[in-house]
Amino acid sequence: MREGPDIARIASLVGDPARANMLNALMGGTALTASELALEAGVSLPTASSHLSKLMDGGLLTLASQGRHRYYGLAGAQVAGMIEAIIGVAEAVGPKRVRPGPRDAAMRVARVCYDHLAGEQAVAMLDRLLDRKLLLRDDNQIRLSPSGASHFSALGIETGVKARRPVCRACLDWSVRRSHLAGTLGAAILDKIIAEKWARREKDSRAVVFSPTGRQEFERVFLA
Amino acid sequence: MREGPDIARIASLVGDPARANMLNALMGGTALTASELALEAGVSLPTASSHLSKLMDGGLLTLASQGRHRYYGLAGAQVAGMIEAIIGVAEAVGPKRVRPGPRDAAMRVARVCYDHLAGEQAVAMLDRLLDRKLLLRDDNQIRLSPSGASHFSALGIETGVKARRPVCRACLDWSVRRSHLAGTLGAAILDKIIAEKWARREKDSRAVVFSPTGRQEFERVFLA
DNA sequence: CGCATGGTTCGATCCTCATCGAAGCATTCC
DNA sequence: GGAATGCTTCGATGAGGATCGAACCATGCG
Repeated sequence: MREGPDIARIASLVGDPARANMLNALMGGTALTASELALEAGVSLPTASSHLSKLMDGGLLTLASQGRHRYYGLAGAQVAGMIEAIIGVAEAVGPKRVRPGPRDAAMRVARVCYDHLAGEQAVAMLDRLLDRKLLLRDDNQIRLSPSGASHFSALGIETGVKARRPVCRACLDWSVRRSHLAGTLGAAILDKIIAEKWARREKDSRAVVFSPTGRQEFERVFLA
Repeated sequence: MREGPDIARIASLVGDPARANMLNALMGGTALTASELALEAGVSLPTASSHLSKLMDGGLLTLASQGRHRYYGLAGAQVAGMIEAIIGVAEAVGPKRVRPGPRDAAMRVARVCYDHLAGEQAVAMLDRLLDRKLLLRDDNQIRLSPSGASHFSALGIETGVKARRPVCRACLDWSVRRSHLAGTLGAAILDKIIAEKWARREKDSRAVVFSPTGRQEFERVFLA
């Protein structure tokens, strides 16, 4: 009846519970093998394989073959953003639990969004970085200021533009409803947080839990 | 396996072609009757009715009964945002047409997004309003400045806060990938554009086409 | 009241697609 | 080479759900 982009095709890919679980798992940012995703989705390996090839055909996933392992990952930040948007609606219209569970609370504070940090911590961080003029915002375009470049460089975070992917990008946070920092810089900061052991990834969840001292360090460096 | 928000449920609602067409039609912002939506989706009335009740159950639509007419509309800006996000991915991964058709071009320039203007024109307008300090941006929060309040009031646009809905909001544009203005002010501006006959809605499309003089007027008032 | 219009509910049909077991490829390790 | 691991393809089964015609409510008009 009307042509245009085939939104039903994309949405129906996400609309199957098994595939939705897989995508949800991949929102953690790390690429996973078919067997891990099968486990995650609670289906057999053949079933998972079939789903994965559909998601590949649909352009939602990328595949990296390494020897006999095949790692599936989200196709990009745009796909991740779409899934966040769907999660946001599902949260809003879903049966509102009288009281959010503990894991939910942890997720709100800090979680992984594809490859960078999201949640209250991340939103506060971006605010602070903008305040300190280490980053400059111009709408959704976020640029690194000269002082910011040297600042991050001093922290051991390289910000040279190598890839086509932007260094900084704003990403809308579904729990806070404000932006946090994505892009290669956002990814590098998350890497540092994990590498410094300021926080650890919660097993089988997107939640990121800071240790008491780790939180202090994080606040000292990024929220000062 | 994992609980959390039921994203598959929401996505599968959008994942049916008939329902996707209906939602797409409702992205125009005007509420439509069941028969109009049936026509739009290319299905019979009973089928459409069944789809509509599913969308209602899913919380994606609102219903306003007026006499024997029942008007269905999108449940809110968050739902509209999700659909825009899905459209964005579908555009990106979809079969890239060698050359975007004329309607596509018009859509990129100016279109309706739920109840406000989107597209290049809208993005340019927000930029300009921020430059002129009529609006103040603080992340996705956009506020009306005192000078902005009087400015819009002089244009006959009331900006008093009546509803719970925010006056200003940033809305991400899928074609330009930058923000444009949503909220009651965004809606009021679109209303003015139509009321002043600066532009007309393209029939059966979200495209908004400016007349030569209308464009001049629009640019004089909002892009000066 | 009776008719027309707009809409929903019911029932039956049909088809897509998710699922899994078994078999088949590919890669690596011994 | 042979065995083991990781994954995909094939084939058969089954269930959910999209679809429409017909019948059924509700509202408005004369």
